[in-house]
Amino acid sequence: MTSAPALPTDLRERILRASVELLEQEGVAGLSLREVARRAGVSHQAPYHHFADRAAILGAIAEEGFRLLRERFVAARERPAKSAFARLEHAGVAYVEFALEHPAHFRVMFRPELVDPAAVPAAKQAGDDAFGELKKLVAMCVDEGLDVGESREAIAATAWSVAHGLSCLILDGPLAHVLPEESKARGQTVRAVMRVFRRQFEATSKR
Amino acid sequence: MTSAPALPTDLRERILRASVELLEQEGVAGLSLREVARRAGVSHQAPYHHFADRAAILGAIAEEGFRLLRERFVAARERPAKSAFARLEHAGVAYVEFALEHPAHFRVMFRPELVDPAAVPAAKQAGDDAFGELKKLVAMCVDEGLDVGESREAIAATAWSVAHGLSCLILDGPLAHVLPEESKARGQTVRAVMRVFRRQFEATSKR
DNA sequence: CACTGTCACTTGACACTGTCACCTGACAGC
DNA sequence: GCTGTCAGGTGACAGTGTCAAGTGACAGTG
Repeated sequence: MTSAPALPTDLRERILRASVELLEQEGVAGLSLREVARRAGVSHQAPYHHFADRAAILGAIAEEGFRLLRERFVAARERPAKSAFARLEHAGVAYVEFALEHPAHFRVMFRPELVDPAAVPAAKQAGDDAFGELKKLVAMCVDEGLDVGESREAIAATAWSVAHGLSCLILDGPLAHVLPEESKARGQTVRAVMRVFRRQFEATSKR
Repeated sequence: MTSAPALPTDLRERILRASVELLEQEGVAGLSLREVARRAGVSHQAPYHHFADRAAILGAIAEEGFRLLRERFVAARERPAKSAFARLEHAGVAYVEFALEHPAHFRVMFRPELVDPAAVPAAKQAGDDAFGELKKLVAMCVDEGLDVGESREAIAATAWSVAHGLSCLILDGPLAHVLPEESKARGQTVRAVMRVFRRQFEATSKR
């Protein structure tokens, strides 16, 4: 049900891996199907026998990304923690870490000009599943007394916004220069922001 | 000092406007310099007499965007409000509204593959100026007693993350489908998220 | 006046891209 | 032996960003 056949053709997988590799090395602008085919050692047209077009390849990468992200959310939910707030904090850190460890996936996941979610239902479904995990974590916080007088959807949107915004700002935004890739400051900032967020949540809960 | 000459060549301005228009209509993928030139009624090479290359055009758009964003921050800071927290809340709403009203500018501002900030110092400077305004607003909150045991930088990063993340999620992310362009729900969600955020800040302040 | 730069812009070419239509060869079923 | 299917290849097409060279208007200077 995950859309890929049980034994994916070798070439299909090789194309996907080459695409991710190229994406990480050259960025979205440098991703060319012909270069991908070259790296996979096949003709420029071979990928079209496994993917309808360029968007389909990127869609498959996005879907893979959403699945990986969901796994991290599940791990954060199942990991022993003192409170639901701590779990949500872990999930936030996991979200940003995912973005920083898989920048190619992450960028493709949120670029509608590359992946139109309506045209790649598998990617949309995987994204909804991931968002569903986040909502479960928020629900646990509400059950533990979180109350800011807004709907669960608004709270979930806030939580997702913090994690997503921080990921974007570090990956592609102004924080990229302040926090270089190999610096300890990067991880420290991520954890600090998520601590800020957890403490705010705790402060607004009835406990 | 804003980098543009006092009387910009007419064509330069026309190219910029045509680029923004095309960007809004077709998205980043549909932006071609040749189409821009066509819309401006000039040859495909004419834009190169006003901009070094494609990146320079996008850089100019990004710079313009950061200036517009900064103006909104300034307006939020100068607007009468009950507290610094309310001001920060207004700034957050203004940030998201800017993103939704100027999607072309916003997308270009945070796409390093389109605009390399290092290569377009004017854009980087404009971005730093805008971030500076945000930091002033956060400083006002700290002066009013906000204390979550983290640095001002971490607090500012959190605030920016919420606004930036929400903008991205509505513009290009999963919230785009939940909150269509012409729906009241969109504005309501933006305000709700920012209220959540303000209340959290107030709850963690000594007052 | 003629000469010389300079400036805004055009023309033409180049390599590269995604995609289309068609070809090749291997293999399965009958 | 024949046919259909399917992975993959070849070649062509229009569209792209960019380089190099050309054109014409205009200002300055002799």
